Amino acid sequence: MTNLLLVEDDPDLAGNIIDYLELEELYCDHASNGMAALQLLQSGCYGVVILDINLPQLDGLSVCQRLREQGNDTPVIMLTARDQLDDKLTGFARGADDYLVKPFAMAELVARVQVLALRRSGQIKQLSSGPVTLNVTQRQAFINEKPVKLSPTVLIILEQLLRATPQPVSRDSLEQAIWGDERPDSNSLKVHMHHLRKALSVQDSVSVVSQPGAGFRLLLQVGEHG
Amino acid sequence: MTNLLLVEDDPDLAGNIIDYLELEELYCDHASNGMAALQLLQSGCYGVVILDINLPQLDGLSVCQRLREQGNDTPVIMLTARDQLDDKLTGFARGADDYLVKPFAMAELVARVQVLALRRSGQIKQLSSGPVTLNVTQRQAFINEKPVKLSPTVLIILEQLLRATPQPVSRDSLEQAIWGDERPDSNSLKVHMHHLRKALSVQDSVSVVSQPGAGFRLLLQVGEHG
DNA sequence: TAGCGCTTTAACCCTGCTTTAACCGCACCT
DNA sequence: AGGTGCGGTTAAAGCAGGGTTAAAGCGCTA
Repeated sequence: MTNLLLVEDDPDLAGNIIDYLELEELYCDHASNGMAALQLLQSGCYGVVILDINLPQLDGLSVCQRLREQGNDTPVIMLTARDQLDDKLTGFARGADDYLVKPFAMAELVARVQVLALRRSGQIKQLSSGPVTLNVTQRQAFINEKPVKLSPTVLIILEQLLRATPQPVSRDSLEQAIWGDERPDSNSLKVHMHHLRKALSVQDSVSVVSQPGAGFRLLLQVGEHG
Repeated sequence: MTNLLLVEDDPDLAGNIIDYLELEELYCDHASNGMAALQLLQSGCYGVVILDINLPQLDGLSVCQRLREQGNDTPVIMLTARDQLDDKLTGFARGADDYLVKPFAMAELVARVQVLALRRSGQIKQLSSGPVTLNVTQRQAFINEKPVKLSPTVLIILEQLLRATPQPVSRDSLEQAIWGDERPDSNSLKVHMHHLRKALSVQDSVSVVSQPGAGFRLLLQVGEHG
């Protein structure tokens, strides 16, 4: 799956990075200027962006800033030869998640990319929020340490909600997670959501709320802790 | 709020870091050995862990690894004097989210801590002006820290106004933001604007004023009276 | 092949958002 | 003074979307 975007105008370095990423079975799209990068990022479907700062047309700092202004929080790792503290702070201030100074070891870039990519959809096999926990590999949910039987689809929904919490998950990404691109045309999602709510209703400190315009999110009632 | 944990056995460095974090209004708990750190982390209520590698009893790499094995995905930033590539890769392999080589600039540590802390708690995309704040991702507005229910359309208007403040926003760009190019032919915008004004009227230091020819803008009153 | 559980479909309700339309009042112009 | 345009207000109609429920389809296993 190609959910990386590399933005780098130096063809040699770009080629290098692409080759190295491929060895790690990471595949990426490539943009060689800032405007093109922003264009590609509009789709919002990249997991991580590797962003050079020196770019023609629109520099990396501006690309990152505009991205954030648009409400896009795709993780960004900035690449640059500038190693002064101020440069780094500027990068972070514009919304970067990581900052790597050239020349860098390819292995380190890959490690950092993987950290950013995995944290969202990750390697952790136990997710929890309040009294609800989910063992991702066993596909088994627990409420108050007691196992609860949930259907596969409902488990997918719960997993998405737990990963995002306390952020909401859009209807669209839920449907994407369940059916990919072959979505049913009925209100199936509503029904599954209803099943999840019913399962969660056996206790009262966690619930699913719908946020008009944003989707659904887990709500942890006060008086509890994760 | 103290949701940082600093794990560092050198008392001088620890004191330094704690002092510097306090200047940035970040407050942290402190552990001086690995076992104590793991103990504290059991509670699972830390937002970020700053973890030295060289520690008595249980080194930082092991602390991080055990944390992950327990299914705890609290962001970890590792500190160490070891700057070889292999050391870094080991750190990431054990589950670190970031890796900072000593000596480092305090400002960079703070920047990286903030990135890790904010990304998780979803505070990144907040706009605010006076007593009004808007969590963009959760589509949730607050007045004086109290949540206020606003309709999706009104939220869009508020977002535009907050982004532009103190500049005005033209009618046209508001309509663009709400409906794109398929705009209703009635005075719908006026009505939504009215709803927003009514919502803002519960307090009196922020209001929406119309700027002839320019559109609307948020107005922040200064002072209580006179 | 019968039964079971999961998923999908369809029909329905209801809340509250969005739109519509009509009205008010003010400023400006003729 | 009266007309016109613009912004603001209000109430009501229409509708979309979320939530619920029951039943039909489907695949699996016993």
